[in-house]
Amino acid sequence: MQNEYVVRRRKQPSRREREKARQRRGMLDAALILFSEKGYHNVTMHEIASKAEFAIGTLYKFFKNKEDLYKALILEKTDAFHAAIVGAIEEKDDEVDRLMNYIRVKGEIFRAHVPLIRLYFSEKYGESFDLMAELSARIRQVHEEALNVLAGVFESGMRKNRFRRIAHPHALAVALDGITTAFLFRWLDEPEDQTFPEDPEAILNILLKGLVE
Amino acid sequence: MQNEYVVRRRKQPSRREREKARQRRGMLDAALILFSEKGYHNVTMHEIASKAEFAIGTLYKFFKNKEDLYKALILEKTDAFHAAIVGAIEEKDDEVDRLMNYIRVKGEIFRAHVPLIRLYFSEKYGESFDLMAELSARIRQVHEEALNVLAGVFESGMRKNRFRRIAHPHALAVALDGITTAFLFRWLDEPEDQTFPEDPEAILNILLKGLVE
Amino acid sequence: MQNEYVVRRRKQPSRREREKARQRRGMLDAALILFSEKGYHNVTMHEIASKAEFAIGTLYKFFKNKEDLYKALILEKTDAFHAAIVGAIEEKDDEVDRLMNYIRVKGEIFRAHVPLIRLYFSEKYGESFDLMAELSARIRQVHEEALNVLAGVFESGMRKNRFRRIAHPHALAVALDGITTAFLFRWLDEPEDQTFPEDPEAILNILLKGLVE
Amino acid sequence: MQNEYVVRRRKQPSRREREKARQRRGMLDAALILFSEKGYHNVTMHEIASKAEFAIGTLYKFFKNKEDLYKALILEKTDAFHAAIVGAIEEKDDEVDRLMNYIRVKGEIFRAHVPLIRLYFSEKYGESFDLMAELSARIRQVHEEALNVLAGVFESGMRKNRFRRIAHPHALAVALDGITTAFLFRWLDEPEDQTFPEDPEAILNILLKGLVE
DNA sequence: GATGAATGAGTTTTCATTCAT
DNA sequence: GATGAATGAAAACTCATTCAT
Repeated sequence: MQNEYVVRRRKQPSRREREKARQRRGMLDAALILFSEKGYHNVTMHEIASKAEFAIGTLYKFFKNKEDLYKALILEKTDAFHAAIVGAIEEKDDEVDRLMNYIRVKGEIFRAHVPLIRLYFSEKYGESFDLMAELSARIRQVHEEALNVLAGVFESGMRKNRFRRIAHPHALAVALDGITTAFLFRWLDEPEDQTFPEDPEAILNILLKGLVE
Repeated sequence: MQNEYVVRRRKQPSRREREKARQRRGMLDAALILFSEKGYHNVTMHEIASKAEFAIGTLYKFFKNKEDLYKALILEKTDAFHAAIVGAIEEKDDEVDRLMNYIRVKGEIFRAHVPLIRLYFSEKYGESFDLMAELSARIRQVHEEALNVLAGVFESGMRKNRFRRIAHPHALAVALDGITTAFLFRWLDEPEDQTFPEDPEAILNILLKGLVE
Repeated sequence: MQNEYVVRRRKQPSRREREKARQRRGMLDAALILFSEKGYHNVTMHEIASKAEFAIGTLYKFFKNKEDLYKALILEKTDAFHAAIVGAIEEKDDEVDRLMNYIRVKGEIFRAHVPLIRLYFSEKYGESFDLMAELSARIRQVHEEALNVLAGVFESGMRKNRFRRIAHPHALAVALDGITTAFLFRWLDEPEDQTFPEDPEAILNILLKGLVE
Repeated sequence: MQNEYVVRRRKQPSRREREKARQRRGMLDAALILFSEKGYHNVTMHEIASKAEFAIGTLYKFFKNKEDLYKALILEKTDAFHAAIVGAIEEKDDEVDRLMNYIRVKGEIFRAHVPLIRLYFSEKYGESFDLMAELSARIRQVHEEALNVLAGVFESGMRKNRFRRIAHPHALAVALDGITTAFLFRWLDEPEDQTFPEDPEAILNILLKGLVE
């Protein structure tokens, strides 16, 4: 019963509900643009309401306060990105293809969402003040999950003796994550830098082929 | 004569000067603790003054405004860390030793200055609104310099045929930087995690020995 | 149609608008009392808000800052007084009646608005730092216009040979302005002084009848 | 005894005293320049001390606070101007000469001390807040004395039947004061205006010759 | 006696949030 | 249910004044 209800809701949200969702979207979109342009503390709730073309009171009907709005914004994207990345890995069968797909999709997301990525990382590494603790925790958790999936790829490769056991699979996941993030931030700072290897294979090779003769 | 005097002054700053420096230190230390606990925008100048046990007016004698204080805090350490890391690399002769020393010292700095590191990274990745543009620029510049020194090590190793030319030296520098940073943040989040290889050799090996059989 | 509508709006501002105007009035009135009691720099925005029985934020909704409030206060009255004085002159036909009406109305305004008059003159003569430059300019301009109208009366009297050409009409306007202002300030300092001629005729006579036998 | 002592002090102030007086002069001069450039409230005690090349503490040795310094500045000049004006009147014997000399000297003072004059008038007409009450009182008193001296001239002229008794002598004094002040402020606003009668005779004539045929 | 470092009360202004219409 | 006027707590910063050296 309960189940059926839920299913029906999924399939056919009432017009009221669709309208609500559309409004919420508009507010989050406005907020994202403003936050990423000016930073959380330099955006006022009035600005967001105004950009989204709603009254301030309406904004507060949807989000109980500024922090709540911010959290909703970050979490929504965090989850979407996580799903995309995990999806990218699982899409392929071959371990090397999986890693390459991970690198490729991570890069795409990065380039397509620069402002949000900045927000995300300043949150991830940055100020862990109480207010946002919950947010940081969720971000870490999602990140951890992605690392686990990645570690699974390395482990599977090792089991099949495709990869040498030069380190714990999880450590390798951390390493690959670090390498790709470093390259992507590098690109973010200097998009035209020629030494930056844009193709996934080149990046992956750094990890796959050892340096020492 | 004049010269001698100046030199002596360098060596032995007057008591007034030493006292001033001590006070400044106290203010910066108080600010660092508060900023890293609560984030730049959630700390008031009154709090800082109060924690440093000075009157608010005295704080403003030393730093012309909040931003100025923040910049002083970050830049001072940025430069010190940079010097330490470059020094660590140049201390050794052998290329592998140089890389290992880099990892080791970077780790030491990281662990010894956790609050500042958080602040540093939230600045590096975070909101780049105008106010902090100058600061971000300096941070990027110093980081770039460190990468160049690191790239030099890879290049020298390649010239001597100790390292294979699997990637551009600068790309390798970015990769090593990314790997170490990833491991260090990992440790920062979960200091007790056993899968994290704490010793420089283990980390370096990930880069040196290729994975694929 | 459109036109009619606009006209009707002029005549009948909406209740919202009337309420707004009433509030603004209350704030300006409170500010006037405080400014003239204690001087611009010795009144805080909190005091004004409090006296007007509004929250400080509401005060800032109406005036973007303290200076803006002050300017609004002075300019509003400056224009009203100017209109009243010019009107008083033009109300009569006979030149002597015009001058007498000028003196009479100027006196009435003065006595009815003592606090504002103090404020006005301290602005007119007082510190002309940049902030208030715009304000002073407008005050001078309005004053100049009134003098020109007054000069016109003298000129017309001269053309009809009612007045002797003992001085340039504009100089006479300045003189009459100076005499009335002097008498009014005198009255302002010592309202009960018997030697001060309160009636316009007596004042005007000083100018009209030469002293020397 | 007491008297002798005072006389001796007058004639031969000790070197210490002369030095003190010189210092005080320097402080008042610096303050005058700053106050008249920027207005009382826009000048800090540090600025004054700095311009006068003394330490802030030394400034406070001479004037117990900012207000005290301001008062000393205004009063000193007020008294000097008053003495000059009364002297100018009494210098001559003939009544008309006396009035003309009054106008001439008042004009000279005005033109030579424009910044201070602005300060003086904003004080005279302006904000009568408690702080400066004492100052305003003294200014009024001195002004009143000057008016009395002027009234004396008119009275004496009337007694000799040189002047017609068209108004109370004191009222005439107020009128002449008002006329000259009006002309001088006019000159202050527009120094090059041609209609402004700069010579004392022209101004006095306005009062002496009646307008009406 | 001179100095100027230290003080902290006091000011303007902003902006998240509420709630009557 | 939407609106946006009203609120007032809180923050950065200034500057007159003091007092230990």
